[in-house]
Amino acid sequence: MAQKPSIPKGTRDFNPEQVAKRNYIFSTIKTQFERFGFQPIETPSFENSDTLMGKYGEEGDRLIFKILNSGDYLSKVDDALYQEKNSNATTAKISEKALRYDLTVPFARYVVQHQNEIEFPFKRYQMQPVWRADRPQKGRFREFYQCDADVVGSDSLFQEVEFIQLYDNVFSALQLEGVTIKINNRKILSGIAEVIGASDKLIDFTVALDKLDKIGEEKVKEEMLGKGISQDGIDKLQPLFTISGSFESQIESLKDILSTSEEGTKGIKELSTINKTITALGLKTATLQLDVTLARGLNYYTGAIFEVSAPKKVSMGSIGGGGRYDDLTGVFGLKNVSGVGISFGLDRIYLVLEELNLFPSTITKTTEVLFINFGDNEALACLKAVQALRENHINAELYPDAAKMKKQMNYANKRSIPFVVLVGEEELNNNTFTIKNMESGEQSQLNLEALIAHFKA
RNA sequence: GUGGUUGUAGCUCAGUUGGUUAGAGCAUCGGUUUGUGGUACCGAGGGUCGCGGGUUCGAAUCCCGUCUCUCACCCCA
Repeated sequence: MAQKPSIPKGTRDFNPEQVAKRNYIFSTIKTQFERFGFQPIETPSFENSDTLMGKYGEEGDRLIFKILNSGDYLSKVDDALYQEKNSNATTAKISEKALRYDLTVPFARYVVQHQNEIEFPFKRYQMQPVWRADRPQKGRFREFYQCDADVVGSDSLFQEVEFIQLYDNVFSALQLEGVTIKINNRKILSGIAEVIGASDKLIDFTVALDKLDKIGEEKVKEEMLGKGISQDGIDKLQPLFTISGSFESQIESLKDILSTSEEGTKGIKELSTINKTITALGLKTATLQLDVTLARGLNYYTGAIFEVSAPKKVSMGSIGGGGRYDDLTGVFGLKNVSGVGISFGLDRIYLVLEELNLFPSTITKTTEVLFINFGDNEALACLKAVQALRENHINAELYPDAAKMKKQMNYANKRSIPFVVLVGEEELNNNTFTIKNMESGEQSQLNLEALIAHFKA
């Protein structure tokens, strides 16, 4: 037997039904993006390694798919390096391109490169696949789609407000009710780290804090201790673990905790402004929730941090995330351009909609009518009708071979084509078409005009 | 990258303490039925039992290695 075909782990094939469902999500998101004034761009699937490496932290670098150089790449590696067997050092020599890891960094690169043609504030959206050399697991793939909307060139908090509304609109349009938009602010996290004397361990601190709802208070404290945060500092965190209540009351508690931190206080102000505005405007189906434990690993966020959780009844990680980054384009040489953006995890939204049975039944557009092929003469008459139907925007096709009727009927059946038309010798002579409803089995004879009218109705 | 789990037909899976020619359902193809499908009946094709080595008179079954699948950790959409 020939070798068994397979695809790399963490990748998927999509059948026609799945593509239809994915397109439904895509177009819903796209419609809302454009309604909010975002314009689409696309960037290459791979970038120069320099553009990507070092932007996502050490862990991120490991998860970037590197593309091997063409040609005799090993000849450029000197013997000393080769003997050393240092993968990181060698990678830089044998790979200078890499698959994009997300859409935000390529976007930053795009903004810097095209800064003179761009009208700021620049609102762009982008829906393309990204790749991560991760070990796949549930809801986690090595190739998946992100749908990003970002604004660069505006510090206004109204942008954050708009993104919350955008999330609300998209999920409402998808009939996915009860999502929680969690919001936090990097300045608050910095403030807390400052207050407990762990400013230099901000990343370790936030990564540990982020796990609170997953591993619990004790384990978080353990991890913080392990990372070198003092017991004294952890004790000061105690109010944080029990913080609860409404958005407003959480803000009040935070004010106390962070009173000595200028930065923290600034973060609180930002959050409060956003919340007041959202409260004044109202949300359709989503809930905005302050979550001080929300950290997210990306180290370029500087202000707001967003994460969207699916309704509690489904077990799924976040289905979207985002935040503000004051200096993303800085690494590419363009200073003082603030950006804020959000991302939708298409593949996870798909899984959630599937689990909750929320896909409309009408999204799979199949052929409406199949013409049975009885032979060349009959087929020609059929093709004329097929042509006429297509001109009337009706999806129609002729079975290509004069195969056995059973086979042709079976084909229509398997493809859930609702109608077949039979044209044999008799119909050919009378200039009529026998149309059969595949569900009810009903048949009737029509002329061409009546046939077209039947489908246009 | 770390740890656990899995692997038998295209798919989902049986397969007895190791014992003739490795089975079933679904799917595919053909027939019952040359102008009527979705339900019925009959038949056919399809396997290096993941791969390599070992134990044994004999291995799908036991042992070792390796790959693969999958779940979790790290991290993340």
